[in-house]
Amino acid sequence: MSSDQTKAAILTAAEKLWSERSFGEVTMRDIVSAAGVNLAAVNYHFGSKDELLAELFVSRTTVLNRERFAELKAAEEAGGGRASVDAILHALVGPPLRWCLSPDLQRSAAARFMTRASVETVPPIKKIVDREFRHLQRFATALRTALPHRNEVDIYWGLHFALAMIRQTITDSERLRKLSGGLCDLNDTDDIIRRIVAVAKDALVGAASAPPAVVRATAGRKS
Amino acid sequence: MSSDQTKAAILTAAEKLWSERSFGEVTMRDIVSAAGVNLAAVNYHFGSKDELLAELFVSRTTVLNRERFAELKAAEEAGGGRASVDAILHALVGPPLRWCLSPDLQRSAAARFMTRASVETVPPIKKIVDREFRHLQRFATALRTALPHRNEVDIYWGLHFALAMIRQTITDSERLRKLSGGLCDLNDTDDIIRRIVAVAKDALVGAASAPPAVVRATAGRKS
DNA sequence: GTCTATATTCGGATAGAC
DNA sequence: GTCTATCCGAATATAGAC
Repeated sequence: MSSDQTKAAILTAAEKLWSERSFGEVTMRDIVSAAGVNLAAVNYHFGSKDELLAELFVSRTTVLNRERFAELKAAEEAGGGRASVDAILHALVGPPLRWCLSPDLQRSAAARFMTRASVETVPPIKKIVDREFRHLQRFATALRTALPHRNEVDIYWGLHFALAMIRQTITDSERLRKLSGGLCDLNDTDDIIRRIVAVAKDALVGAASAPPAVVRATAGRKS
Repeated sequence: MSSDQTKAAILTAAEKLWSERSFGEVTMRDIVSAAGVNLAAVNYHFGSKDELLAELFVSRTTVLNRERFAELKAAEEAGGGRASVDAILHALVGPPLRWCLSPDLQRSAAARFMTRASVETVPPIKKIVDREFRHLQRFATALRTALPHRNEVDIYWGLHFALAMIRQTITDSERLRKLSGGLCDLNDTDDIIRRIVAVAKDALVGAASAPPAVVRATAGRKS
C-alpha cells in the first residue's frame, strides 16, 4: 500500500468513526483497525491523534466553505451584487444538507463528522472554529445587504436559528423519524432544505412583513 | 462530611465539569478534585463513572420534564383541555432557557450539562434518551390537538426546529454574541424565549395562515 | 463511610527491525 | 515507509486500613 493510500485510508476511517462517536471515545486502535493499517502509521503521517483530527477537520470545512461561498457569490453576481435572502439561505443550508443526505457515504459521514467535531472541546478544534467564524460573518454581511432596513439583531438571530436547524437536522434526524412514526421523509433532500430555508426566512424577514399567502405557498413549503 | 454531602458535592462538581467538557474529557480525578472528596468516593456512591453520569442525567431531566409538563398541563386546563400553540411552545422552550440563563450557576450548568450529555454516545445515555422520547410525544400530541387541520408532518418538523433552536441557544450562545459584536443581548431571558417561540410558531402554523401583522407585533417580537 | 495505596487496564506514542 | 514490540502515562476500579 502506497503512502497516499495509507493516509487516505486513515482519514476515511477516522471520519466515519468520528461521525458516530465523540473524539475521546474513538481510539487510534479503532481507527487503524478500521483502516486496515498499522498503529504506528497515524503518528508517522499525522504526528498525533490531535493533529489527525485537526487536519481532517480543516480539510472538510475548507471544501464545505468553498461550496457555500461559491453559491453565495453566484447568487450575488446573478443579483447584480445583492443576493436575495432566499439565495443566501440556500447557499448556507444547501451544501451541508446535501452532503449529509448524499448517497455517497463518505460525504454523509463528512457532514456528521463536522457537526460533531465543531462542539468538541479538544484544543485543536477550538482554534480552527475561529475560521468558521469569519466564514459566517460573510453570510451575515450578505444578509444585512439583502435586508438593509431590518434590525441587525434580528439578522444575527435569524442566522443563529438557521445554523441551529442545520445542525439538529444533521445530528438528530433519527429522533425526528422515530418521533413522527416514519411520517417525516428524511430522504427528500430538497424538501428538507426548503423547510429550513422557509423557517429561517420567516425568522429573518419577520412574518409581519411577509408577502401574501398565495406567493408564500409557491416558495416550496408543502401543504 | 456526611454521606449525603459527599454525594451532593460529587454531583455538583460533575455537573459543572460536564457542562463545559465532554464525558470522556472529564476524568474522575477532575471531579473528585473539584468536589474536594476522595477518588474512591465516586465508586462507593455511584458504582462507576458511567453510573454517575446516568444518575445525574436522570435526576436533571426528571426535574426539567416535570417543570415542562406542569406548564403544559396548566395551559391545557386553562384552555379547557386544549392549550394554544403559544402556550405549548412556552412550556417546551421556557424551562430549559430559564435554567440556562438563570443567575443560579447550578441551574445554568444543569441546562448545559443536559444538552451536552444528550448527544453523548456513552451506553447509559443512549438508554435514557428514550424517556425523553415519550416526553416529546406528549408535546407532539398537544400540538396536534391545537392544530387539528395542520399537516402532521409539519407539526413534527416544527417541534424538531423548536428543539434545534433551544439546543443551539444553550450551547452556542457565545458564538452568537461574538458574531453580533455583542449586539445580541443574551441575558434577556424573556426576549430569547419569545424569539424562539415566535419562530417555532411560524414554522408550525405556517406563515401563510398567520394572523395580520398588527396582531403579530404584539406577540412579543422586537422591532 | 472515608481514605490511602495499589492493581489493572488501556491508550498514545516511539524505538528499531525490515 | 511500514510494521512489531514496547514504553510510559493516565485513568478506572478496588482492596484494605482506619
